[in-house]
Amino acid sequence: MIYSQIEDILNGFPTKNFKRGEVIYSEGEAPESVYFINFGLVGLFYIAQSGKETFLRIFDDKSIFGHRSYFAEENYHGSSIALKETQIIIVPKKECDAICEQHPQLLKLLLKQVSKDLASAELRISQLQDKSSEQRIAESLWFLKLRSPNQTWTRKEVGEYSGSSHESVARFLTKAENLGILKKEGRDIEILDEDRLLNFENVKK
Amino acid sequence: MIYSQIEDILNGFPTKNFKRGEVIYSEGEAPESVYFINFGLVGLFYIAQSGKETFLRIFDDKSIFGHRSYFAEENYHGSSIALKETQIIIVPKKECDAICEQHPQLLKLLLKQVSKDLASAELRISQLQDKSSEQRIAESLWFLKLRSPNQTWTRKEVGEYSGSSHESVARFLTKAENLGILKKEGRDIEILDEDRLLNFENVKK
DNA sequence: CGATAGATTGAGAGTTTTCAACCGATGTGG
DNA sequence: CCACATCGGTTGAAAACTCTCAATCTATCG
Repeated sequence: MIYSQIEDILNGFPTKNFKRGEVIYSEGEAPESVYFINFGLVGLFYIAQSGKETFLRIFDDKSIFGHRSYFAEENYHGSSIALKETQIIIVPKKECDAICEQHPQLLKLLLKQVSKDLASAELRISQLQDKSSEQRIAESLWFLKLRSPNQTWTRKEVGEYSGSSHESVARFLTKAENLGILKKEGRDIEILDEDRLLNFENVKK
Repeated sequence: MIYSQIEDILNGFPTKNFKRGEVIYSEGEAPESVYFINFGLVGLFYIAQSGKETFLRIFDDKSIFGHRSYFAEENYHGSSIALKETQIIIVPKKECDAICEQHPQLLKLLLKQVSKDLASAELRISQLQDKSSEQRIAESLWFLKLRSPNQTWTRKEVGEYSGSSHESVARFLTKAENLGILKKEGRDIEILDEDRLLNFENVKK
């Protein structure tokens, strides 16, 4: 089974639109549905007790989200928020059960997706201890730009993805621009030298 | 489907024993099998470029492991190492495919497991930024002791699980013992006051 | 009993955050 | 259309946290 088939299955389901900043579901809620993105961009965030936010995952066009909580049978562990104009198909639990029943291959596809996400998350745990803040910021910039090249990511979002403060991101951008690695364009950035960006630690000097 | 049924399915498969410290599989290898623990304890570790190790996951009696890479169709992203005398059933890929085919409920069980692990990993990402090293050590001690009460966890292992140095763990243990929160018993520890351990930040003074 | 791995403790170093002030752009309501 | 509020960005300086390094000690095992 491939992802485009999911679109066919869900064809005709009602859609809902969200503007940037609108919350699709909130941490702690019980999952009542699974979501499919027709177009747009959604971020999954966790807000810790101290108020510190972590940017956990990105979902873009033709992605499923909300399925982790659904299959784990847990409440949402984070909140999903539209990062730009986004159209979503909301698939209620009951329909979702039925679709999974009819398409056993779908379970395998989702298991593959979640398994990959687990590896990514665990590698991030390691990098938080292993890599410098600047290296993590460099890699996060590259990753976020790759995932959504036309998105103007804020310093705050990059910080929450990389595990650093938005001030550290600003400082890094200034430094990297002076080195000719990237170019600030208003609030957006353009990466000029991907190799030097990703090998920033060796370039620093 | 419940976990004990898996044992029945695998009944009769050949077993293999590992001593503490023995490697079951190594990072980077292609998954050729999935593993089931008859008895024992296994840790999944990732060693970063710098040599820093991260303790990612624990598997104990009657657990499946190695399945993440198998379903993600990726090479192992970490190495699994026996933490004490452990007996494992090695289920080759082919058999595993067949079993999944015959027991579609197994896929759902594994999807549930991996989904829960993903939430745990993502919460750990958040805590690395949100909580102090001492709080993380306290929670890791509690978690590891809960998962395997009779295991004598080394400071190094606790450090690699909590994301701190083994020296920080040793300092924490001394401090917590002086406060009567736990008791060092040779290399092992006994938790005396779980509540104060888990609310260490408020107790500190 | 000696060798080795694990544990402890102190001191110093370095990284990154926090706090604060300020700037600039954007957007809204009067 | 302007004034003002707000959000995002930048930069500096100080503070805090945790690690690293090093020396020493202790337990465990062959």
